Amino acid sequence: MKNSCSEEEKILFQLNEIYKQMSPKFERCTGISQSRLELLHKLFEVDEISQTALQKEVNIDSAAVTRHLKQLELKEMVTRRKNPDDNRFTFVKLTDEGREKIASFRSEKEEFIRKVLKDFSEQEQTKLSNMLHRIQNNIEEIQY
Amino acid sequence: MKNSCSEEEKILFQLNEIYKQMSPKFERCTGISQSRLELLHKLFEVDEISQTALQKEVNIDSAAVTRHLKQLELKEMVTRRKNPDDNRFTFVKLTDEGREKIASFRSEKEEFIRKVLKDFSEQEQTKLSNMLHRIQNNIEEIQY
DNA sequence: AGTCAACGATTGACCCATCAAACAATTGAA
DNA sequence: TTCAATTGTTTGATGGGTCAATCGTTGACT
Repeated sequence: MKNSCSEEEKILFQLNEIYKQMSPKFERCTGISQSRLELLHKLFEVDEISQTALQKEVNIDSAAVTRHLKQLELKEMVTRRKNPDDNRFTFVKLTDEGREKIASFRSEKEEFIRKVLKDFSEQEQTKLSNMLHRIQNNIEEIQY
Repeated sequence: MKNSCSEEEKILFQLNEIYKQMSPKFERCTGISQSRLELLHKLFEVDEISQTALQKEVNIDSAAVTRHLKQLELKEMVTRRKNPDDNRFTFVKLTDEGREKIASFRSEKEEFIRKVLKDFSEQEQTKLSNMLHRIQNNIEEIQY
């Protein structure tokens, strides 16, 4: 075993810090929260989709999805309607204005991403991505 | 410019997912939240410390620090007293029971960390840590 | 001495996430 | 057919975080 895992500990700490520092800056730079933008991105790709399908894509709690969508509906970014074939489902769809607004969020986001990964070569990015992927797999294997 | 930054985007996405997946598992495995354990760790190292000093170490909002410490005080993990030389400051200190409990949290945490970084050689860990550090620096430079 | 600015801590309002419970609609089996 | 289980959505309670406003204390300046 290694020396009481100080290097390992540091990495976990860093991952945490990165999230904590990046997340609020992302919101300030792009003008929208990450979760909400993810929701909109999915909607952008698919025309119309049911809430649960959306929830599975974005991987946040269905209660949270409901609340986000209600707010987005108020802002007229999104419309919702029941599936006429099965009234349990509700379909969600971007409005035209919503679709337009996303484009601007998108460019803000891309600029933000570029800043975060400044000075990373493509090779480095691939290496990093692979390592992160391995970490994700390790986490999945952990039994709670 | 790269191809609409899909690889870069993926990395940001991964960092996010890792946090979202790791954080709740950490809590379930160790029995305590990351922030709270960080607070306790600092207290473990320093005997007695003022709240603002603690807040700066842990890098969460002072309002959150106050609320955590109040709860930890209720659970008798921690004691608080005013600095007699300057009543604005409050000093925080682990109780003896608190100190004991942390030991067990610690070993749970170390086991968790080991699982997350399973199959990472020391060399890989160093590489990863360096890259994460560069990302942190990049984030710091971003103007909100 | 009196006043004002600065500072640490606290509180309230808000956002976002979770879980668990409730609800409505559908399905399927006795 | 009826009733129980399942499914998608919603709501309420709770926990964690932020910011802004407030309070009490201190220190410095006149």
